[in-house]
Amino acid sequence: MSHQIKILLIDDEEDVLEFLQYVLEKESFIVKIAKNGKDGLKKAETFEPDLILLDRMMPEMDGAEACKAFRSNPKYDATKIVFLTARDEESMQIEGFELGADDYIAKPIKSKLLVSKIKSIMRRSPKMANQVNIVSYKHIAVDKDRYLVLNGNDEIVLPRKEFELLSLLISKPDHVFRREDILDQIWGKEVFVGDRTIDVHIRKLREKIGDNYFSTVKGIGYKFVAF
Amino acid sequence: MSHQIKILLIDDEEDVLEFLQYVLEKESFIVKIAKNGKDGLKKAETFEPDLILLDRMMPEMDGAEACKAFRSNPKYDATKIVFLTARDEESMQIEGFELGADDYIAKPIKSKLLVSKIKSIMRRSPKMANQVNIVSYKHIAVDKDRYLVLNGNDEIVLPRKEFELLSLLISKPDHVFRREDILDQIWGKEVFVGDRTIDVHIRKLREKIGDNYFSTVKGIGYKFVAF
DNA sequence: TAATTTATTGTTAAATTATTGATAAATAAA
DNA sequence: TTTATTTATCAATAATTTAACAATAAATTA
Repeated sequence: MSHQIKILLIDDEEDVLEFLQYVLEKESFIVKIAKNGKDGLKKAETFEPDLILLDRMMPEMDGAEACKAFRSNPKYDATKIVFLTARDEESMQIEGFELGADDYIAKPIKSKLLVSKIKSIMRRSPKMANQVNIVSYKHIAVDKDRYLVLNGNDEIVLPRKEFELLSLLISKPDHVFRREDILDQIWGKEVFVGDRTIDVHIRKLREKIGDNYFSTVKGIGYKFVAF
Repeated sequence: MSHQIKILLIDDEEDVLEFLQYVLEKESFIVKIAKNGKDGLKKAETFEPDLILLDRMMPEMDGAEACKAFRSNPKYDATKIVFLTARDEESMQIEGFELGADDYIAKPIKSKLLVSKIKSIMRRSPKMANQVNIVSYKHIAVDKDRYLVLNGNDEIVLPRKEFELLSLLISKPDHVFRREDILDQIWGKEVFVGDRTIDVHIRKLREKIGDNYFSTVKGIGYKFVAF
């Protein structure tokens, strides 16, 4: 690998490509662009990128398909794949991490953040590539390796109980977890805590992640809302 | 040693070359210089150096590429390769050791240190190329063969437990290792030690390596921070 | 249906508990 | 012995729980 990082940029929008290329080249990354998944796959063949920035929504061959294609080729085992996603892409059924992506960057993209995020991603050890332990729904991702929650482009650190509670709820979006089940799973069957304990933790999550991700089902429990 | 040690110096900066050549020749090494990787490869052909001092950042063919080229040629199996690296080279993704380097020297280079380091490297047994047993991240390298930790140009000797703990944590930068996993991996599943044991070792590492490389994730464990 | 009661959850701050940091002393190993 | 490792203690800090009361929704009653 040359010391300069090679980035393959795959997006169908001319102006996005142009903007990103400009930003990245100014940081002295080596950049190559492609206008769709198919094109990207072909160009990667000879370019051998260290990092692939991949738009989710594209004609011809979209981001998910392209990602799957890359990930099924051992040649790209050491290549990081980062999705560019719009916050509200409805159709994002299968999440990026499950397709083998290493991270994502939410649009609209701020150049400074993009650069710092790319650097941080490239710093991550190449050994554990594709061995991610992430539960995610839409732009909320719970990274159990790094004990971090990603909300869009923000990294949030949560105390243990809150982290576990979020992990549990997000593992089945829209599923209502009964209070007793939550207690069993997170506190354990032998531990007895007061009535308001769960509520307080939910409150903190609402505070830190966002109010409307967590909905109360009165008399039953809570769920993580699948928008 | 029976013959004089031959050193090939590869760096693109005129003044660095000049300075290093002066310093090394005064120590009666035989020195040849090259201004980039390609040039170095050609000159090595006839010069047959015992040691190659290789700058990471160069135009034409950079240090990493040059190192790979040397290492893929059995002719240089017995040749030591030492990187010259700036401390803050962001993009140093694959560490030198993984490319088959034997050591590195951090810039700015002090002549006295350079000389003593070269001598010490040349004293080392001519081990098989690419048989390194080093875990490294940035300028921290854990050399399991020599039981040494390199922090920039400092060689730090650690007692066994501290050494193993550091090895473990640095093997996956940013991954949070849970206390129980650390105990399992370093102390073994059957060994039971008190609650404060890990902490004390972490404290020593913070003392010896640096405070901010190790971060605590309360309730979970510790991680080596990927800057 | 509207008013009232009741059950459940939300909110907050304070109290409690758990976890870690720091240090020194004790034990084990070299 | 010296050095490494573990334990013990206590301080510092952060996480968690509780307690008190407000707000709200559901159920009941008028």
